[in-house]
Amino acid sequence: MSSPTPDSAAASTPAAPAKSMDAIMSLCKRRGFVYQASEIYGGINGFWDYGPLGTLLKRNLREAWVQDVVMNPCWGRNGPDGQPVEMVMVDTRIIQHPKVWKASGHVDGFNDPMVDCKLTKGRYRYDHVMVYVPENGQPGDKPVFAYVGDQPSEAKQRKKAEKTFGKVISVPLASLPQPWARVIGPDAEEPGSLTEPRMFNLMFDTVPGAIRDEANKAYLRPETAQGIFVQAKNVWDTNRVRVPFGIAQTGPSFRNEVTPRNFTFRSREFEQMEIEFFVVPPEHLEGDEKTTADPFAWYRFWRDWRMTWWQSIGLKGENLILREHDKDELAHYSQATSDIEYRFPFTAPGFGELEGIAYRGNFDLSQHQKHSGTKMEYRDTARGEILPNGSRRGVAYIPHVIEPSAGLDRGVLALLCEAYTKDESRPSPEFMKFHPRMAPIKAAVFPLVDKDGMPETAAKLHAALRKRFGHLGMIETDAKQSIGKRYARMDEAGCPFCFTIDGDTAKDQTVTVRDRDTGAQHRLNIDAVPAFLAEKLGV
RNA sequence: GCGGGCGUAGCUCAGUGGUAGAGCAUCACGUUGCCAACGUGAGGGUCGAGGGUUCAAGUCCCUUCGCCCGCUCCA
Repeated sequence: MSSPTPDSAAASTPAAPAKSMDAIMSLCKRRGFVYQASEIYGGINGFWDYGPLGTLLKRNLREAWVQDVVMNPCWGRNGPDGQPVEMVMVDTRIIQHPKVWKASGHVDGFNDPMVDCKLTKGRYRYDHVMVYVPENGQPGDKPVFAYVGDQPSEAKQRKKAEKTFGKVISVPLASLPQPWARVIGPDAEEPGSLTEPRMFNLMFDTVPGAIRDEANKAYLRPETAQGIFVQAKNVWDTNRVRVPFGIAQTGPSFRNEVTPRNFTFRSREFEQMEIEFFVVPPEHLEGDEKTTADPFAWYRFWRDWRMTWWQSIGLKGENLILREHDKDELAHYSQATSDIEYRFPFTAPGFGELEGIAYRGNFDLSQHQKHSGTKMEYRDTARGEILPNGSRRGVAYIPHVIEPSAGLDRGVLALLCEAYTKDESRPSPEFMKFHPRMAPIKAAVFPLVDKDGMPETAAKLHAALRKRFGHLGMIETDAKQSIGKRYARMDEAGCPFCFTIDGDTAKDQTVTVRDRDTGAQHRLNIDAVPAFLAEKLGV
């Protein structure tokens, strides 16, 4: 739940040649990666659909995450405690009991009333606006001066107020009767420019049940994490999992962003891939664990492995950074947070958040325990007093949690931006350099020309590759038009390998393999194609 | 929500009040011998939407929707 911070982060590394977001968006539509939602009706702000290739790209990213996080956690690496990482998965609902969001803090956080200044176009959180009034609280018919603490307006307005009234005190704007005709906005010169406080509904609401009744109001989840927390007790009560272990989940979330922006980067409906990894609270650690397996050791483990993971699927190089939050950037309940950020064309030279890794203590589970009245304690039978029969008495605690929370759609966008390559020296200047594991189309099989038995041989190889690799992605074939055009089309779709049947195939059973990134070709026995592809795809 | 820019074919764009256009892409047929080849032909547009001015609106005016940029917001 760390806050996205586009445009943040040090731009210490030199900027790579800027890619044009317009060109990327244009290719995304042309090749069926991303379409505007409801486009034929004029579109709907903040929502995007995936076309055939985009859907597969997103699926490949999600599947890679599930595979590497849940099925074979952290590629089999041991955690800081020297044990294999344990992970299970859940699938919780978009709509939860409304109290879930009260407990999580989202109802209050999502419903900040704001006041706008009609003169300066400034917008301020209602509860942050203070007003300087005379010591006796009686300004008479003189104007009073509003400000927001820690902003330039504070000193400026105080000076003006003291000039008008002498000694002043500050009171909340909320304590003054509306309309605020005599209030000068924090950055305004004239009084009366502040609007009444208005609610910004940052959570979508809905009403379950056939009869619309405000009392039944529920919310579309703004994050998948709370579904995990709410079911955490059920998971450890009914599965043989032991702390430390994690619960993972992917799925859509909804935020009523004020300004959807930057293609799919800030959408109102988006998909997350979240882990809540439960660890032993520091006070229950024993012996060596205090140094090897404390929550911070797990935090660093996840932070570093998540960074490595993003690199492994193609986000290499200086466009990907790991940024540790400064102390003053941390939420009050978090003791350490870092972001994995990507330099998107629209954030450059800054970065936009892909994933946040936060050590959240026991804040969330404690909140749910408090609001639900259900004990969210885990009984750790590997700790506590050693009993005469050799077993442990066990201790009960609310586990601490490390939360690696990634944006799936943001990941897809980063893959698209990273893959997009322009090289005017190539016959196909625009191409998508996807990592083979992410590529929606894994391979294509072409007859060099549409005759002399080549199409038949191509069809056979195509069918064989589909049977073996079709579960990973598309295997294409195409006999129309010139070979160059077919290669170029595959380049734009990001297909890493093309196998071409030519005149020699019938004689010596070889085909050519063309590499997308270099255009280089070499010959390969037709029977060796599946093994070649398997090796390249890492399967 | 505010300010600025933009919206014409799948894509990129031309069209300053008078018959809706180009290149690329797509499809068909022919040709084909490794990098967006060539020939012939075809399909594809309520000019974002709605309203107004005018004999006549892609073009001028108003409203609205969407996208881009800058603010604002991003728990």
